Amino acid sequence: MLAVMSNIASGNAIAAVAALIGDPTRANMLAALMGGRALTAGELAWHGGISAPTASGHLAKLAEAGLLSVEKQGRHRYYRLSSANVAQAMESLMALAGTGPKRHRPVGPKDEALRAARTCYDHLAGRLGIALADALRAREHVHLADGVGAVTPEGERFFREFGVDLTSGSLGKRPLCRACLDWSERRHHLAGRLGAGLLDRSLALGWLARNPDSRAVAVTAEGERGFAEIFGLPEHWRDPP
Amino acid sequence: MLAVMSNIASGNAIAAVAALIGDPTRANMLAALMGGRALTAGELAWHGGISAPTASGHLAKLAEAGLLSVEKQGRHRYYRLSSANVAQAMESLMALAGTGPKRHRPVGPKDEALRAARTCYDHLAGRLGIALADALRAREHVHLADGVGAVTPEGERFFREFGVDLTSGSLGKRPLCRACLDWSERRHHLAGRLGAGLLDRSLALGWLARNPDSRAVAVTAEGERGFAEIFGLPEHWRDPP
DNA sequence: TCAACGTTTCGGCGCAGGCCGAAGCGTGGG
DNA sequence: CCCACGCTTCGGCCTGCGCCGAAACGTTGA
Repeated sequence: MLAVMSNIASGNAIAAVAALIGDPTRANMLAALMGGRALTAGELAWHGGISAPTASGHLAKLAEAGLLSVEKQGRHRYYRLSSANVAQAMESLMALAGTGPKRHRPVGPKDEALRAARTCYDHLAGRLGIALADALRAREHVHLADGVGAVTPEGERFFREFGVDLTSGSLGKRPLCRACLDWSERRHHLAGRLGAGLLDRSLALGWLARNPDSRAVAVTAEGERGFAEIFGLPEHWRDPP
Repeated sequence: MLAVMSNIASGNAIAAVAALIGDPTRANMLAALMGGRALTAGELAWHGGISAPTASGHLAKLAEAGLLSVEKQGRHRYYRLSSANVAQAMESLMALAGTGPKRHRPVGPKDEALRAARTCYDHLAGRLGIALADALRAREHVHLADGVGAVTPEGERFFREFGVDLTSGSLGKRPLCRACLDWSERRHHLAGRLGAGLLDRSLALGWLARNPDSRAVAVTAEGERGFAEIFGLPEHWRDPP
């Protein structure tokens, strides 16, 4: 009886947060925030396809539950995912959403762009993310076995040279190199501080360009060259597996 | 516009599965199945605190969405989580559920047992799971850095001697050693094939005993001795951190 | 063959919650 | 100083869905 009560309590807590994500409008807002950037309430209302008052209610619930954090800036209010844990939960739900009995996938061009390269909260995902992880593994800069990994000493030097300092900031507060299950490719890519640093540096170098309308990122000409020369990325990384 | 449609589509897919988990009754059923064992529809109705007809409807929905798989056996129907992905999604939602602003936790004795040692789908969690991961790391049988890990060659030999064969079965189909975020301790324990093998072998040796009413597992006298001798588990592993 | 049991289907009740329009703040620009 | 703008609060509508009782179906055991 007591065991049941304990189960019921934990189940209710799970249900509360799952129900928040379980509304299509809120899910679309959260999906829009998976790009890692903060968006205003108005932008999120647009992404959800609803009026401003309704969006405000949804955002208040998400913020109160701790899924979103708010930042006032003038007469705008910027909302962002409050932690990488939220993004991870969204990703794991995405993985489940793909495994259903429905198999038909009318892949559009936009969808294809997302599969090629996109941001996953604050790091890279898609075929580019996986190809980078493979290349770093081949050069033994990260040690990946069965989908998990750690940074080698040589890797640490390599990343520092590339411009990613893994020791700065909140050391130990966040996993350095985490494996994140890729929604479209069903393999793991690099997350954690390392994944975030690689994305930031690639953007700063002009190797990647964000798409203002979606999570997709484009690889620039310098990026193609740089990823091939510095990381040893194969030329056919865009090809579907 | 197309980008939005793509976002809306993905958001709706996420919302569909999240809404399934987002009902308290269904969440409690899923939590009951987190023990890894298959339960009958009647047992699940009892766990959810509802009548048999209502439970049947919930279970049909969960099965159709691919979250549960069914097995007919006489006049019983056994339901189980259809994959470890479902368990992982539940765990990540649990982690989110704990981070809310609500901080009060009236920890009961049953809850305490769950925090000490429990199953997480098919592997060990709680303080025991974390202590085992720590001990294996100290002996360099697994390599854990920043919450992720891999099995070392010495570890492979050690686990084979212990009775866990990591090469058999569906090799490569499932990650060998995955890091799973612990709901109660906020640290990582061992999952994947290695975690599942350790739990199975410990149960077979009589070191652990399942609790028929909850996910909690008890450590037997032989288990205390064995974990200390073979794994080098410290005696005070039960102490809260 | 019949009765008991576990499970599912059906029909109807009731409420939680998503949605909007109108109105009420607070901020920034003219 | 006032208006325009972004956002929130309030009130009311309405759909969706979780719930149960009654009844049907299939299996097991006598």
